[in-house]
Amino acid sequence: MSNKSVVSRKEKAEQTRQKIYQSAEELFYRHGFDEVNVDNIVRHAGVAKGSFYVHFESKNALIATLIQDYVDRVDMKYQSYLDTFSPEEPADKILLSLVKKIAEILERDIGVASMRNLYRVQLSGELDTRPVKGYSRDLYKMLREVVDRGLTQKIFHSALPAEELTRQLLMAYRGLTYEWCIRYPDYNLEEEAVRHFELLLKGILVSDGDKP
Amino acid sequence: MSNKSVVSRKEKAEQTRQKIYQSAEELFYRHGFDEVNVDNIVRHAGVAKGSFYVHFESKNALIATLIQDYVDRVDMKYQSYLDTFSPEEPADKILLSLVKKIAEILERDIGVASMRNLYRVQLSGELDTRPVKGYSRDLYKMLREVVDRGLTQKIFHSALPAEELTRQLLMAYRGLTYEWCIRYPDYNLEEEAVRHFELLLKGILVSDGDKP
DNA sequence: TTTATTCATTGACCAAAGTCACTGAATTGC
DNA sequence: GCAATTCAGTGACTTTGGTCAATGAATAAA
Repeated sequence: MSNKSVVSRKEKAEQTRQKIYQSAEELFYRHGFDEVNVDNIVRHAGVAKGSFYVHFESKNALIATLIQDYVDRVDMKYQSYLDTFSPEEPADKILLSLVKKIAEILERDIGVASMRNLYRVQLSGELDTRPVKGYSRDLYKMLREVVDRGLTQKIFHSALPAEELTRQLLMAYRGLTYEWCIRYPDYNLEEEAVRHFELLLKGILVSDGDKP
Repeated sequence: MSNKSVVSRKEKAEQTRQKIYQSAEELFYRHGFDEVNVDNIVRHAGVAKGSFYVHFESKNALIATLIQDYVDRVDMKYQSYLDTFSPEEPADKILLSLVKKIAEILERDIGVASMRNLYRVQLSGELDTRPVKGYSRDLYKMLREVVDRGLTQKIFHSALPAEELTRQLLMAYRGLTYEWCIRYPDYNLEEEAVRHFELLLKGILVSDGDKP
């Protein structure tokens, strides 16, 4: 049977998870990822250390979850940004604007420290959920829409299917972001990203007339 | 004064460093990075744990040094590879061959595990030396030569200076390698790298006649 | 209702990275 | 040649991420 007591066992467990999650969020925010250890978190949450590992695979996994959640929340903003462009706007212009916008958000709202951690954890392969996609589904969708517009407008050519092309762009962006992470103070993400995407748009080869 | 004894203090220190380095190399090779701990290494080297930290910043720093040294040694091979092409060979062809060759070396000789570790350490910023360059100077030189050939042959266009263009290519490759690291079994580096560079060569925009 | 089972919770415990005050031999200054 | 100083080397100790057998309350089975 269920509901003998006011809160079921599952609900109680979820509450515990939340306590840990929120304690971690607060402590990390106040003191940084490296300055806060698991003992600090569980003490603040008022639970035993073992409980931490019931709900999270590891400290790094929790950090990654925290950042990923934040990134996802931030991603929401992209959509509304894209909506500000009319469908007639040339897709290459939109793409560059979007690239710039993403760089802004990464630099201002998310920060290198977080991205570094996220990438570090991704590399150590500790994530259980969506370790594969990186960034987020939303960003993919957004880029995909721009690609589709470009193909419709016939200003992008499609040696590759739209889906594949989008993947390549996303990957290029991840590469840029990685570069930013490891070179940080000497690397202006916004500038580099725009420059790289301009290159990607134009290509390197002298075109020998693939005009219709 | 110097040379009172047969070996100076500095030489002795270097010998200790080497003992640790080589012990680590051997143990890591036999059992893998995760299975070998610092105590194993110092015991095998016949020195105290403290000595380890006199010569290396951390276990991860040692691992990164080890891998980086290996990568540098492997890089040597690139040059001879490039020398097999005649100067008349179109640079785009050479570039794609090189891209393929690098992927082969990364997949076969170096391996994901090593690259993952290298990138992880780069992200944590523990390296003291050449943390910035990534890959190696040699690879840069190689790509630069191909770029120069392409510009001389007038089949690459130069919205960017050669140096900058080379940097962009190197960065793109690092991005691809990172992607390979995090997606590993589901990602064929060679195939993806070639495809991405083809895209980079041709560009995405429909060209509207930038022929002379 | 009674019994069996599941499962979140606990905290002592473990493993392994990293620290540091101390030692003594090599080097430098006199 | 002798004292002062530097510095590689030491290993006990600390920190911290992570484990696991035991507990007991909620849930399911009887």
